Amino acid sequence: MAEERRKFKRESAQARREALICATLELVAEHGVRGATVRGIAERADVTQGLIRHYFSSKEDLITAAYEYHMTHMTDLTEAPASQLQGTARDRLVAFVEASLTAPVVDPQSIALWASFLNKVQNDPAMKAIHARTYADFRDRLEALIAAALGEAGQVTEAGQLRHLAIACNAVIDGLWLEGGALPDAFEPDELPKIGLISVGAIVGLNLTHSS
Amino acid sequence: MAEERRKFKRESAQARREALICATLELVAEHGVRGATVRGIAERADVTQGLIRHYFSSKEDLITAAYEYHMTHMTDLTEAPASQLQGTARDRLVAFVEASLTAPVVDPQSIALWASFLNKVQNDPAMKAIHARTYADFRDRLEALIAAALGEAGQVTEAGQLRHLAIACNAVIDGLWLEGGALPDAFEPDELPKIGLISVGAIVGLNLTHSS
DNA sequence: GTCGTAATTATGCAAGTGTATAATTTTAGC
DNA sequence: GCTAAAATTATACACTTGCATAATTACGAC
Repeated sequence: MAEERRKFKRESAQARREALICATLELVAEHGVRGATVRGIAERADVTQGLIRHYFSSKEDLITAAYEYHMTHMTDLTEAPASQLQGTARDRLVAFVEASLTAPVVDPQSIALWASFLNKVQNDPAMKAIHARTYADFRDRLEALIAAALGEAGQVTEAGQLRHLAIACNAVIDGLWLEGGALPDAFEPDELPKIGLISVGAIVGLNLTHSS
Repeated sequence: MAEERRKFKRESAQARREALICATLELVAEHGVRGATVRGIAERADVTQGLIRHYFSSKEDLITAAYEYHMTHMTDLTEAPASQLQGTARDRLVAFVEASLTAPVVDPQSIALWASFLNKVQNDPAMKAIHARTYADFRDRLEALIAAALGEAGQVTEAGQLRHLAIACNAVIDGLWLEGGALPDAFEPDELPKIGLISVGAIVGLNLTHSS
């Protein structure tokens, strides 16, 4: 008879933390770090604001945790396809470029997050460290793949030249990633990876478009 | 005898507007749009906060004005070098790429501004219009330069192919611009334009590095 | 069942926010 | 010099912000 409706449900610490982090990322992407208010995050996660303080010592702490969570997620997304592949180095390079220029890596929210976090990344040393590590990791993997693919084709490339190639290829990928996420309707679904492969191929001097 | 120190000085409307806009851009670059508070802007411009309302109907109005000011400024910086040049189309393409990848276009504050404004650009229609116009303008100029340079070399390129080349070159330039501004210490002074010219050249199929 | 503890909510507070309006001060025109 | 209008400052207000603390609620251990 009595309406015994529960007022809330207890969740595991891990689930709650993740829910709060995801709500945070959504709001940061939409309104920037300062626009992601504690109350807004709580509402998005279907929770009252006080709970945030129970899982994170401050908003700063929550933001940092969310940033780390997101960066780790992105790294995983670009790492998996190329490393799981058993084919030639060229195939792995192709897979790496394609993964970097397709959903879910290419995604409006990711670009928005990147932009929203930039300020904080440049000021906060803790965030700067996370960023530098992730960025260097990405470029090193790209450079290694380029070196392997070139070696496979019988070409030897000196270190300085290799660095330039990696910087240039990284730049094309970044630029295409950016444009694809910032202007989602400006490109056909497979246009981005196609342009990416042609461009990276042109820069390093390999044809990456035909099937091997 | 009497200390007749003036409490403030009247400035021309144009000078005050520009001072307020510059202060706004500085703070937006440092702390994001929401972090650029009315009081902070006023202080940076050596003025009390009430004055802002005298020149701009709201903070929103000031932000929009600042964005338009900045975008116009950036367009001017990339437009001037290539259009003033009397040489071949290839020379103008080279000048365009170089100008886009050198200071003052490559500049930490510009990247920070780009990132800070992204949210607002994607939500606010007025800002979106300003952005779309500027972006299309940049890419059209690049595409025209590529077409002219290729034509000069005796190559005819179909429209679709030309579009892809422009997108790809735009992406390298954007990517390099971004990395140069986000990690100012990671590159030698002339490393960025050098890589840019090699990459754009490789993509379109022209050697842009030797002097013509 | 009941009970204690931890999760969750509820409430409150001081500081910062944009904006509105009134009070001053400068400066140009006569 | 005087004066009036415009530029600038000064003050106030309602609202949002992050954070702290107290009051509830759920749920496993016994």
